[in-house]
Amino acid sequence: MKTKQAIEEKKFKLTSARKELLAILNKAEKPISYEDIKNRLSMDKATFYRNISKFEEENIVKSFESNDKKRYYEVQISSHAHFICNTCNKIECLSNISPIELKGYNITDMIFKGVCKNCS
Amino acid sequence: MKTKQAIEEKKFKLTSARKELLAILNKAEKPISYEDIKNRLSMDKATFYRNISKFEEENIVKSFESNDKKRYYEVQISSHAHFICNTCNKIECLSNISPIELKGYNITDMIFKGVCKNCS
DNA sequence: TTTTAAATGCGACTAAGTTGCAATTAAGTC
DNA sequence: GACTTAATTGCAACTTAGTCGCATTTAAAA
Ligand SMILES: [Mn+2]
Ligand SMILES: [Mn+2]
Ligand SMILES: [Zn+2]
Ligand SMILES: [Zn+2]
Repeated sequence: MKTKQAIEEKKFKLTSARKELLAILNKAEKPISYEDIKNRLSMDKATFYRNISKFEEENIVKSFESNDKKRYYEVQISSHAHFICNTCNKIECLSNISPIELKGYNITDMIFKGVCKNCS
Repeated sequence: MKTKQAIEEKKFKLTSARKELLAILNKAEKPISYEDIKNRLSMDKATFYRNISKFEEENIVKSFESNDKKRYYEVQISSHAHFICNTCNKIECLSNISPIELKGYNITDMIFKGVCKNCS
């Protein structure tokens, strides 16, 4: 677990805000935005953003921007692609897609957009 | 050309602001943001966004959000994938990538992220 | 228990994009 | 070419996700 490793290497202090945030991130089954969880958070908005950035620096979390101008975060366990619905903005994790090979590029993320089952 | 068609179908008036914007879009070789071209534009910010949205409704233009919280626009000629560098935020058009097939999904756009040649 | 750098909450701020409204203009009709 | 009118425009005010400075608090090492 990356988290434990980062703490052991003294990359950051394990505060109650960070425990709370890590718990939420670990339970989540898809990427989440601040908006998605703000009601469940006891920490301030600034604290959320500072911590999630910290987690990202330590490679505990990955993120991307969606269609709705919001940033979505998820724990970095297995690398996988994402699908974003252009109609309802729903985000799905795609586990079974093998990474594209493209000479001269080091591709780390793939995002597919289109229309989801519900919306078509 | 979609533009001509849209005008002939009287979907919109061909104002000088729209001529200017279409000229810039047609010359561009990669997706552009408002920021990228604002110095070259004689129209107001609001006019830019209203017109580019109109073009998108009429399927003359396509857009996506990048890493930098900005929306990027390009004329919709041939459908192709894009690469976004996570380090320098540069956007490249990828012409030679065949669209992914995924059952249950209607995928219209593909975005790859990673590190570009310059940055790696 | 004491120390101290790291982390927090709060309020003010930034920046991309949106909106209401009064003034302007494209384009159809004569 | 002048007349008419709905579409378009510029401007200023607004919205909203995210950032920042600073005084206060806290994790964790000594
Ligand atoms: Mn995922
Ligand atoms: Mn392109
Ligand atoms: Zn959908
Ligand atoms: Zn780069």
